[in-house]
Amino acid sequence: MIRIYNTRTRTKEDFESKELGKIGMYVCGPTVYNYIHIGNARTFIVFDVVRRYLQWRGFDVTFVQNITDVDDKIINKANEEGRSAAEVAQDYTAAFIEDMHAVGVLDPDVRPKATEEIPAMIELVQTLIERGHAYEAEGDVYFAVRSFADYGALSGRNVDEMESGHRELRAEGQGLEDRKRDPLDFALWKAAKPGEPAWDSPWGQGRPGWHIECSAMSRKYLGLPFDIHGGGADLCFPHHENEMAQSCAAYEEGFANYWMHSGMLQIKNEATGETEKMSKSLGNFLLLRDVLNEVPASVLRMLCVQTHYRSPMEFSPERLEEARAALERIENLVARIDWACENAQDIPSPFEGAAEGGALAALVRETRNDFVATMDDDFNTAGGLGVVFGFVNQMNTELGDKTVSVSDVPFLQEVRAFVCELMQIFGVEVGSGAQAAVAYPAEVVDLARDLAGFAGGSAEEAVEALLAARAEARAAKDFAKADAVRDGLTGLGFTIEDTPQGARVTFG
RNA sequence: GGCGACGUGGCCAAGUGGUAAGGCAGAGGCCUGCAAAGCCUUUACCCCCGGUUCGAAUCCGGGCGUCGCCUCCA
Repeated sequence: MIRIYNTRTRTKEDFESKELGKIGMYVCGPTVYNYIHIGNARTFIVFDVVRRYLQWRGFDVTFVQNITDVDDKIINKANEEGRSAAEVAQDYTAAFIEDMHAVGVLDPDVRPKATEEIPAMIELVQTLIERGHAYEAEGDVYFAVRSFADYGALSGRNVDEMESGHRELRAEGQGLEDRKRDPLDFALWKAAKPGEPAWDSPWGQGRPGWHIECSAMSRKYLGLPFDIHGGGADLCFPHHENEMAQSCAAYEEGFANYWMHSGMLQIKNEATGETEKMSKSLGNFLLLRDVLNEVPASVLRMLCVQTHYRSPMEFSPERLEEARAALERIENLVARIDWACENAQDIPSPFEGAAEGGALAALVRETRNDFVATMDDDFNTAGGLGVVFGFVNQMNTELGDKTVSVSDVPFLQEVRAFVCELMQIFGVEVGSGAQAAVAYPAEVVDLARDLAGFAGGSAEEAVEALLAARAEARAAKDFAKADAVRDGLTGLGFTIEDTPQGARVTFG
């Protein structure tokens, strides 16, 4: 049984999908006025993992994520850059999709754009007006917050307390909206100013408000109610509260059954030395694409998965280094298995039958069960990773410096696939074999000529020759020469490890 | 000011009633010509003070601290 912490009830609940075996999931996408930062990326990675896990558990998941491609911020950006809002939105939409691919986030099943879903939004606004939950004012349409009794249920606040908060804002001269009947009311539809993107509507030319988009698109593509609605914790209020109010006020079916919110990413403020939320408005953000220039996607994902999704997560070079080192440990096991299989001998199995349906096979089974039990508990990725590490340790111990039998190879391949399978749920690619495709640098041929009397040939042959020369030198206790070969190879980007079965060289 | 969350070893981080997973870093050891990888050993008064309980990191109250939301924000 999967359990999910539901923001609406503030408890972990047993998860039951509306339709057996199927899950409808909606995660708020970006407003495309800039490249996304790593805080955005964390949220998208978190929900990517949720989705992958649910799929792995056998659910047929329909994943919908919108693109908000009409908004004040886009219009402002367009004015700054002296081009049209549509162009700005288009460019950053493409960049967003590029970034998502770069960090290994699976494409949603549907990626609706706000500007292409205007009719559904107009229909929803009209329904709200008809039902007395919204009103028009000079071309704007507002949602009447006090007409909806449950307003505040999601984010846990009540309208009267909020009203007093607004009074303070009003005293500061902020947030004043003359056309609103109540300061808490929010825009469903905004009358267009000259030069702004606009669509025809019963209330004249205008554009949709932010919140209405998600209400309209989620209903259109998932139906009501749907199972899971996700987003960053900072969207809980007002965005998600407003979505819920709109959809529940307009339709009887209800909205999202489970609300999930991911924790904010923290970053250290260099000036004050304190950690604070990273956000576009604070101007302390790091662009995902810049970070990805320095750090592999798998490391960034590893970092995300090491922290529970609801907790704040500190982002720093130290954290990244830890994630890198931890990932390396897993990769080393996979590489070690590959090496052991390649060098398998026609000998009796050193595992004494433990592999075939025995102790080792049981270990795999237990690990799988533990992993599922841990992850089922509100997507406890950090705990799940702990289970994986436990397995890695035991396999390392089992492997020891044994030479494996050819009869063990099928089982070891299974183990390898198992580790990759679990890491794949985190979206972390392990043992992809990509290094085999990497071209060796041509300099290695020169090196082989100098140190191994290599007559010429391919880079691969040069490496072979160097390893042979090194083995020979070591046998003759000519360690100076052996070290020269190793240092030469290391200098070119190779890594050499000596194993009981011989030297293993990797590159890149 | 209002609402909410969190506070676990040097760092990070699981764990919601039965005496503390795991990762990183450190120390010692094994292995190794050296190194790498791996293995073993090793560091916790679970923020403080009370309370409930046979028993609490886990529940309740108070305090201190950190963070988030209340305004665009993933």
